[in-house]
Amino acid sequence: MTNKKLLLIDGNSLAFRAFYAMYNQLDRMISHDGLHTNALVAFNNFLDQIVDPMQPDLAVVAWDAGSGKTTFRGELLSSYKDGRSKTPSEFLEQFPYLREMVALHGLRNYQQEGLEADDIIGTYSRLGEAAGYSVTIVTGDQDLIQLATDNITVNVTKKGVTEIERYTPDYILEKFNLTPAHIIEKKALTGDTSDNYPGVTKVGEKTALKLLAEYHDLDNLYANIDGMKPSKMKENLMNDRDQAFRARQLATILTAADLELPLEEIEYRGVDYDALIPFYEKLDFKQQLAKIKALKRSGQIAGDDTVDEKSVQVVGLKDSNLRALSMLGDKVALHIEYVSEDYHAGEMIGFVIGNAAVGYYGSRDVSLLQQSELKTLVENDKIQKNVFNVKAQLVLFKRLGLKLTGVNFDFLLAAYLLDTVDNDNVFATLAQRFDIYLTPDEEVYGKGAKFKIPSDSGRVLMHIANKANALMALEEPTFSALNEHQQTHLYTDIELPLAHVLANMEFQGIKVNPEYLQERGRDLAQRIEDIQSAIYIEAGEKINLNSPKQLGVLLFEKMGLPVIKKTKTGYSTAIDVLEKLAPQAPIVDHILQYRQLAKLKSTYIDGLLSVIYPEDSKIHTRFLQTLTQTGRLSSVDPNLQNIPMRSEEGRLIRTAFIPSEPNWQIFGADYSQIELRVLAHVTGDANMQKAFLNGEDIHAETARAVFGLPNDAVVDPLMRRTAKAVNFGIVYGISDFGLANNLGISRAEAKRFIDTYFQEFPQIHDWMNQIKQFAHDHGYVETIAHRRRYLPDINAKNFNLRSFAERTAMNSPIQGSAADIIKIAMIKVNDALKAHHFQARMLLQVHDELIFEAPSSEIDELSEIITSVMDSAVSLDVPLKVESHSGATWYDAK
DNA sequence: GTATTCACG
DNA sequence: ACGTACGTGAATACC
Repeated sequence: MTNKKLLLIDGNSLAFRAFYAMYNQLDRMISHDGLHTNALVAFNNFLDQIVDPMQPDLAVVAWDAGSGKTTFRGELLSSYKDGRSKTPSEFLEQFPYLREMVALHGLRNYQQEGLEADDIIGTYSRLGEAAGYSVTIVTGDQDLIQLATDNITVNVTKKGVTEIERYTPDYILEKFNLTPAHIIEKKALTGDTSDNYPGVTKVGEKTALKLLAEYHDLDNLYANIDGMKPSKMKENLMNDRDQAFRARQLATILTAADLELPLEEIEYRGVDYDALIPFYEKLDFKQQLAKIKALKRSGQIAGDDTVDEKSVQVVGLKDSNLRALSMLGDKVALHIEYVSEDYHAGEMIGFVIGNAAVGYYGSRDVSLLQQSELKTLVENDKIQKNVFNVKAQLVLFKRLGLKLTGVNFDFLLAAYLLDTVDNDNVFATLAQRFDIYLTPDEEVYGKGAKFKIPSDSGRVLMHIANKANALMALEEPTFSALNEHQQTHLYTDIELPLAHVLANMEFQGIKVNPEYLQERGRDLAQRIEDIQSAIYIEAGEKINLNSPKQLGVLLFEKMGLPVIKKTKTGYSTAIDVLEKLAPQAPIVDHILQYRQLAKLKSTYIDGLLSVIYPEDSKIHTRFLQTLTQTGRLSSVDPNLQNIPMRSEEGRLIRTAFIPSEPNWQIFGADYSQIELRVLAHVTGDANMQKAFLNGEDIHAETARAVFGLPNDAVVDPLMRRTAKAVNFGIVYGISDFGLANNLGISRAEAKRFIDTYFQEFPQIHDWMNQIKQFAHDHGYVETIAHRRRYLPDINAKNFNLRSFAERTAMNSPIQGSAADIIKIAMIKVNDALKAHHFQARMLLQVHDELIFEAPSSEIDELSEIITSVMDSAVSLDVPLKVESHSGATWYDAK
């Protein structure tokens, strides 16, 4: 039998935690009435995630009455809680709404003159325990753990308000070696700085625990103090005796206060969703509103007419009724539903086509799409299609042997361009931006182990039809938002055509030689084993070499090597640390070798082998077009944008990537220093532009500038290397700290480099300041193609968050404009390949380079055309330079 | 699920 | 007083 549950919440301390947990969002979270809502948002999350699911029988949120001065503690000590900084007004203004929120979630608010929230909780907890309840306390204040018993658990927030540490008597014993009651004794000795009362001078946590281990409690300690051997501490204890006993009184939470409201009247009433709607509307809690609507729609809570959407009708398609589709007209929404993220291989479970005016038609059987009525519709570019994720749909149709054309509106692509920040690539969440609420896929299919396609086909089709219906409704507001952002060109002429190019590249795939990988894998396995044995001998024990934790113990504890860098959880064993330690112990170098080989084997040999399609020996990556914050692509399953290159050992992996036809070659073309050229262009810096216009070695030229060398001076390699690092730093949004770290020089030296750099390239300096100012004023920055990146933290009060946003403001236009350029180039290259009737195929993009396969006979002409298309893709104030290479494998195309 | 490490531009 | 270079993805360990 389970006990009845009593939930006691420390309102003040949790609200306080909530406010500071989202403090950096303070300026972002303001309702249309000008009310700050950060604490409200966090507190609501707490109620949602912790309280609502718990369904207690009784529940109360206790609040402090006044400042604490009117309590017995204020009487005991007039300076009680003095010295606390004034509560910010942005916090105070949220209090009334916090109480309202609590009430609407079905909990009692309770406060009482003369009592603090602690005392209310303390008293109810004992009343509840006596009445047989299982009691749960939630607070942000560790002092409350003194209340823990076998029937009373105290949950203290750890980070934010939804991460919690559970204190039971057992846990307290384990953690502090104290019983709950002794928490008070400890406090008596240490005092409490935040409540502004002293304990015993010079006694802190450690000393207090030691004293309690010996003397058990305060009474016993003072009873036996004469026997204590003389020390400064003994003196302090004697002098501060009264203070200690007063501190114990102050620290003791009342458990028998006279409460006006009897226990049985704090009944939990459950969440009042209907009343929460206007409340959330007032606070602009869009996510919460969407959630309620979704709950109502799915019948999990009672619905009413104001939120029920008109259900979409779907006509089930069969061979016999396909002719009805001719009624649809020239604009439809179209969606093939697929369930694995990997649309190259996963199952297609149905499709819907239609529009709001005529209706929606669908089937679970996607092979119907190959019937002539549907095929002509799909392949007719005069019939405009609205879709979600055109690249995925293009590939799915290709798998069915169909060529999807006429796509004009891709909601995913547009939503990504409008705002990259809150983009999870999920239709239901993105539609919410436009106040359209769809049932999330997860709700229909479940997720993880619970994933299941519903047996009710009608339900599946309805779900797809709702998406189609949303695609019709979203088109107009989405296009108008793109227009407002001046992003129509970016959408229509860059991203949408690029999606088609990428779909072809992915579908085409790149051929891999599995035997080569297997052979290298065997070689690596042997060498890894040898190094591992050598390391075990040197270490004198066997550990898991892949565990940074075990490695840390070995190197820094057993071997006593100096700790150079720490991580959040322990010692860092990262490569730069190990390189510094290598001269001190031969084992370190062996570990570095082990790491390199293990990485190659697991990620690149085994990893690539596992994603080769056996039927054609090809790898089909997916380029994510709507993920990065800057506009770059990324590549997954597998990532073909990080195949090793820098070490020869790793670079050999590229030998496995081969042409898919006999007598073909791999051909690569890359932009040289595209980001620095973009920098020279956008900043308009005359000196840097001149260097590029004159075809100079830019890093050498930078070295001459920052080291004050004459124009024709020879630059030694170290100077060039330093200048190169400075150039990188500039592109990343430089800081002296970062540069110093990278170059292993002092911060002051790094600062001198940066200062000189900015003197030599003054317009770069000006631009850095302007772009930061622009970001502060507008909350976003832009690329040359009006790609936008919002920077929510640009006005944050937190220095780190703000600094990060400022560096991002400087870097994103550079990295993003370079991404714009290569995207434009890809479209033009694709067109050029067609126009010249090349057999050559574009296969991969790696940020500043394009990889192709082509007949050997085409290479010379291809090289000429592709480099010229790429270097003229856009017209900047500096030239773009493209280099190209070809060879029998990707490795040889260097 | 989070943290660490390391591969790329 | 704070404490960082920009953008990614995959493998592994560990809770």
